[in-house]
Amino acid sequence: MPAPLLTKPEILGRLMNLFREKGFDGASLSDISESTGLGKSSLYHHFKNGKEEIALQVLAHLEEQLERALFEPMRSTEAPRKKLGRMLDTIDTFYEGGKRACLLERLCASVDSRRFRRPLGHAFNVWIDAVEVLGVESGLPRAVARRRAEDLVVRIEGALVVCAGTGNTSVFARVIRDLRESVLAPLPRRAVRRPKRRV
Amino acid sequence: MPAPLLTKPEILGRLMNLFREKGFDGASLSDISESTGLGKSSLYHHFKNGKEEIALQVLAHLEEQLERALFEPMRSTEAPRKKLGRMLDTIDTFYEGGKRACLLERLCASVDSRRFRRPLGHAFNVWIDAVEVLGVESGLPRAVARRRAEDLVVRIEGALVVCAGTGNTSVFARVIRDLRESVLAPLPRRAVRRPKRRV
DNA sequence: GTCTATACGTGGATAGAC
DNA sequence: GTCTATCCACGTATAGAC
Repeated sequence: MPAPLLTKPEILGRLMNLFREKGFDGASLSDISESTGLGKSSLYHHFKNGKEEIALQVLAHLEEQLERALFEPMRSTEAPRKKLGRMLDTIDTFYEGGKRACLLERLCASVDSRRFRRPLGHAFNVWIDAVEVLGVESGLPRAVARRRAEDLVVRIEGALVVCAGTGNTSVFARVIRDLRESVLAPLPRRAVRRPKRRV
Repeated sequence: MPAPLLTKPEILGRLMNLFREKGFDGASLSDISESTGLGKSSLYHHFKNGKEEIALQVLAHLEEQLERALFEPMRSTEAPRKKLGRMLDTIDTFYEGGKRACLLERLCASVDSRRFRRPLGHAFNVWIDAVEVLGVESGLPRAVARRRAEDLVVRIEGALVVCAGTGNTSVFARVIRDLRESVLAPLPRRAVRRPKRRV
């Protein structure tokens, strides 16, 4: 029983929740119709290219949300560690402590994720970039900051998968906790890594 | 054009590849029929409960494979670090350097993953357990070994997601490389961690 | 812009012959 | 045990009235 009239952002917000819950393949047009209160034909009025365009717009909507809620606060003048903590809080809330899925991951797992590869890649990269900036701000070499930023995203996505698979959200909680320390930790004293020979 | 007669393990192997590629929802009975060379009716002869039972048997098949290829070698008398390296080599090969997906993750992402939660949770846990044992063998406190074992699985799953999303497999390669060092690294000198107060 | 009605394919699953 | 033929529900998408 959806509200009679929803704004575009409201519609996209509901659809994001739907896709996070059911995935792209799992969310049928009937589901989409129900969760937005729009008839199927109306959907094709708003999204001329059907389901694929819906997903693309939801993805764009997510990026806007991320920009406002996650990245923009990172450009304040606060201490990097403080900003990292804020980001992790937001992430923890967004995923409800590991109970809810990631839209990006759900789209990656859709039947032909290649259709979404470009926007998906972009979304992952802006996220990684934002964390990398924090690392550089706090004095880490760019390469190290990059590595750790990738690691943050990798660990969060991985924790969500493991939590979904085991039903045990404590893994997610611990990952979030660890990241607060590890992402911006200063380099150990004499840890000038010798580059390993490749095989 | 599949071979005329396949053994059960061969069938399950092909189906595992299929599910890894297309996911549970994305693999139709027609796909399943084609990749095994069995007509739909024959499938129901082998798997009386249909698609769901197929997935369950494929999962069981995976666990057998893991036992032989991954866990059993861990029970040798070699040095733990050597065994860890062997496990990571096997994993790297299994995922083809990040290019191929994880069956567990694909099933987690299926429409109602709850049907598979029990076997999925089991599969994740036996994997984590095996790594934990290595940690304990190499002298780590059990809690630390457990944490790091979870971390290994989390990072691998996360790296696969990020690689699938970005198309950049270097993240997977780096994660594997890091894990060789980090999982069994000795605890730092005076790093007797004070337990953090919970909020 | 929204609806009702419908088209058309394909999904999973079965019947029953061989 | 495998096949051909078929069932029905539901998938996405469209037509056309209002």
